[in-house]
Amino acid sequence: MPGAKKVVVPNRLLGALPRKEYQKLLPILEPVNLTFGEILYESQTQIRHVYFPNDCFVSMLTTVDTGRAAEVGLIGSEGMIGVPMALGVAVSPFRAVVQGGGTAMRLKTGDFRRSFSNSAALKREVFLFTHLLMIQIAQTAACNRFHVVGQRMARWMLMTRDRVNSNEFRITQEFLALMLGVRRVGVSAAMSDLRERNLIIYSRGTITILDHEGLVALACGCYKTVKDIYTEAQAKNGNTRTPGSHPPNPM
Amino acid sequence: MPGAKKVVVPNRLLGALPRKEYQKLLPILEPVNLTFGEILYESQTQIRHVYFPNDCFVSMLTTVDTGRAAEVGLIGSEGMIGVPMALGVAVSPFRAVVQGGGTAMRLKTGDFRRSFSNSAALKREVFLFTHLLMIQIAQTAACNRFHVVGQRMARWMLMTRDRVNSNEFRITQEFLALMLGVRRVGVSAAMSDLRERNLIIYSRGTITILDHEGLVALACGCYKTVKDIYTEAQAKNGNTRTPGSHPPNPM
DNA sequence: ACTGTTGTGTTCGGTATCGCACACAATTGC
DNA sequence: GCAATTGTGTGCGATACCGAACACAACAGT
Repeated sequence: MPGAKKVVVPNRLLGALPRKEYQKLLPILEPVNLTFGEILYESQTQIRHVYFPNDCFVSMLTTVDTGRAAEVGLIGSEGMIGVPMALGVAVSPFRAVVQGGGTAMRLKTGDFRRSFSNSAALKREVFLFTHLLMIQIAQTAACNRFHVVGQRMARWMLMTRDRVNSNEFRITQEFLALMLGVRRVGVSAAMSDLRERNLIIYSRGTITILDHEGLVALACGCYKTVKDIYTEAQAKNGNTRTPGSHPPNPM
Repeated sequence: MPGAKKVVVPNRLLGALPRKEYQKLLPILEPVNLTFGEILYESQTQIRHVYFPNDCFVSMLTTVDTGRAAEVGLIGSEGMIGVPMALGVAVSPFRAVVQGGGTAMRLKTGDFRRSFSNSAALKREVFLFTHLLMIQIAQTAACNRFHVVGQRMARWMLMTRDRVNSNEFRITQEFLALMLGVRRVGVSAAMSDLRERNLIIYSRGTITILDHEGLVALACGCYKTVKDIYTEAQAKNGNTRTPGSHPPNPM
């Protein structure tokens, strides 16, 4: 294939597709830059694009009557934003907010619908991810019930670390409090606790994880539970069909 | 159609199928009796049957590290137990416990797989329900975060009422506490509060809702939010294709 | 009638989180 | 260099829920 462009496919859901299937998507995939704070979907509104994050990640939020919201899911390069489209629904039940800026590929809903119904491989990948997302949401429900702020915050940091693939990322205490559905003071206290234990350092919106193991030990088991399920599912799946088609998988 | 048996189809998911599609399922659908406390799936185990409840309902539970569990979803005749099968996964991530005894129809996983891939209508119904279940789970996550025991308990009673289609049902405080992930004393206090307000009466495992409106007013908005989404989705869906094929829809 | 089991009510001290408010430090914009 | 904005730390009283324990009432089995 002379002159074929070398294409990087950091999104691991797309990366798990057979080469041919991916080639068919390429012409209609639109690379976009997503910036922190950008709202991809407002709750109860029409989905216009589905997004496949490369190096960004997105929070899914559910709102309650009082107007307060809490994060129910965190999606990075392992998945897709717009899962309802796979289930035949074009309205997002969640708000989708860009948590970490970066690049993504997106498809118009119409294009996605067509490609989806024509590609068994894409269906398989998207359905598998839908299943995993459902598990993550359910675990969050139980986690919210049983675990204290410190544990949940540690879990959040670890999940984020996995998705940005780096021990350093940006998030303010204020914003993190919104995600966890607690007061900022709660986050503030929990964070300085982690700092005192030498697990992290932070300053004005930048967090650096110093001791990954230690953080895992302090976080609730929900982190490991979900991560293990993701890892196992993706090992069974991607690896056999597309050896070496994407970078080593940290999740 | 002389001699055609009059078939009652209380499960509304099956009831929303075109007559022809339903007829094809009939020979392989096995009617079963589910009794209170019966465990349909243990978490992380193989799914052997998918269940379509008629007049029973089932709790989906997620466990955390400490061994404690909380309900993340409640499924009655509007849905199906075994949603992961629709996503290509034959392992249940949740424990499924029969909450209210009654009858259901079930399919062996193999039969379901075949019927599912051959019936666009069945796919449509099951995917729509999957979407709704995901919303319910996410709302539960937020609800667990923001609302107090009393509100969540009222929500649970209302959801149960909708599924048993009756103002009276059986549940002990002990069991309800397990579902909500709180101590029994919490449930006890919240219940006697409801009794004092003349919203319910109860005695040794039997609860009767006296004032539905009043209970809705006291429950958190999560109840109405989810119910409205279910109602709307099913109105758009079932009604147009199968007028009068099932009893008036209370949800 | 008696006994064991099950379902419900109540109390106690301890803790996590709430809301609200104020102080201060680091950064940005002019 | 100064002012405004943003991010973080701290204190306070109130409340919801925790774990544990005990008391009692309704029911079931013998």
